[in-house]
Amino acid sequence: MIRGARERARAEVGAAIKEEAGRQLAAEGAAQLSLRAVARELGLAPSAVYRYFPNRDDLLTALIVGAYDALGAAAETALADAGTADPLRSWMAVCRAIRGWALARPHEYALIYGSPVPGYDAPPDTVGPASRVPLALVGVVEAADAAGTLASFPGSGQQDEGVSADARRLFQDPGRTIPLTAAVRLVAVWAQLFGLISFEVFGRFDRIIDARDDVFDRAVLDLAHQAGLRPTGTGSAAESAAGR
Amino acid sequence: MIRGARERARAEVGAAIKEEAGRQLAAEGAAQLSLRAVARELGLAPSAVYRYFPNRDDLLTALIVGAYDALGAAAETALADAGTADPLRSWMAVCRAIRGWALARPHEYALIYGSPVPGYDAPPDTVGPASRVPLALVGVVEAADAAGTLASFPGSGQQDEGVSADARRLFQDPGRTIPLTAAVRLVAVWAQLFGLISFEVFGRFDRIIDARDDVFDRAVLDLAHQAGLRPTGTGSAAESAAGR
DNA sequence: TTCATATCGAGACCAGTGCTCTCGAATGGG
DNA sequence: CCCATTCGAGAGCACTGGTCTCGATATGAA
Repeated sequence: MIRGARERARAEVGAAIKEEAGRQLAAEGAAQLSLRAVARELGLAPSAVYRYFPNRDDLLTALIVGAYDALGAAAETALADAGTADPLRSWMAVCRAIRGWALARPHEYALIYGSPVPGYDAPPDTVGPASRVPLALVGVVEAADAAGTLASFPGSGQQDEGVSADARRLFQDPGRTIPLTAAVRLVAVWAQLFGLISFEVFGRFDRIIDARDDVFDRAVLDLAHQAGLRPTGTGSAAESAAGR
Repeated sequence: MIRGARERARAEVGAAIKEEAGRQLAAEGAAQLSLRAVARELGLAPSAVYRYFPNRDDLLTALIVGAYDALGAAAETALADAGTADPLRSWMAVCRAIRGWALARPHEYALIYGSPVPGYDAPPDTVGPASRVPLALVGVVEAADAAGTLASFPGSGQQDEGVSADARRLFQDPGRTIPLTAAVRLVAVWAQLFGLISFEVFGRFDRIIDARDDVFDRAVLDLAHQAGLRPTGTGSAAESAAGR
């Protein structure tokens, strides 16, 4: 794979640029990310950076992909660690992992789940990494379905008509077992979950809610129900069963 | 009020600047909003704008306040139009009005509900206008409470401990009748509602969900339940009763 | 080993930004 | 009517993203 010293050097410098840009992103936010500042910090001429990233947006895209991957990895390891025995427990674990990652890296979170920069539509390279989180959630629902504990949604079959052809292909992919109806529900739940997290990360709960862990857990439990995950055990035992 | 021709002229130019800035915001987004471009469009020297807004952030704040007020007004008129007879109907009306406003003005929505610009924390003038939407939601819950149809939340009284002192003061204000427990629930519901809207406005449902109206209504109905609003009539009649 | 070629970084440069300062002119109140 | 206040213009500063050219350097082939 390694062709020669030149390619190695090139890869190293490219990585250093991305790394330094990541540092600045974490410290100051995406708006303050400046190619020139990155170059300055690395002892490079500003123009030299353009040998590695054709423009600022491309550098930003690299960071976006990195953030999606990091968040996706956090969700996936939480899912793996929780096992498949108790879907509700897995659900809580994944949601908490996502929230924890977001609170620890607010700027990276804002980069991927904040307002999209105008005129910027996600390049194809981002859709894979971006789907890792929703697919982790799908995994939980499929585990519940496999265990036969997934709730059915009577009378909402007609809603499946509203799913786009692309999504239908995605959800009815070989390997996927999630019922289409549950998938539609899950899309809405996914959005609501990130509403909770965004409000907290962006400071909308400041001076309003102190016990954010509790409020989050409570809401996420409701979301689990909305997604078709039934409480384990009886009634109020759900919360403790979910691993508090 | 009008002191003289000079003040009138000053107010007019100030309004023109804000208006032109609003145009540019709607067209291009907040990131592209340039003091110089505004000045250019108005035939002013760039420096002249600084007589009216000390810096770019202040101009942006004026736009933020305007957006909060416009969205708040939309929510309030929806609430007023729906009347207080049927809380669930009011709930749907308010949520739909918010969503409609957001979809029609994506850039203004992003300005107030997207990622906060780094190092910018909301000036005090924004908190009033910003509370209009949540207070409209509170109004719906209070109407349900007054009608005696608000669900109780058994066993979640301890969560009230997590409410900050500020919020407690706010919610237990004279004139407010919402039970503290319901208020806590509503805060989470509020966040989830804006998660739904943000995902749609920011294009996260593109190529996934086609029938967004239906998915939104379905989720908002679940949120109503989560907020303690009980379905009117029996079971599946709720949707039609909610005014589809 | 020698040499042509491809790659690299530096530096000058451009257009644009937010913002400050100064200066002349208009204006309106006493 | 006159003088102080207000206004807009314009120059200028420090910064940004991005382009271009030009030497230096390393690489692969002869």
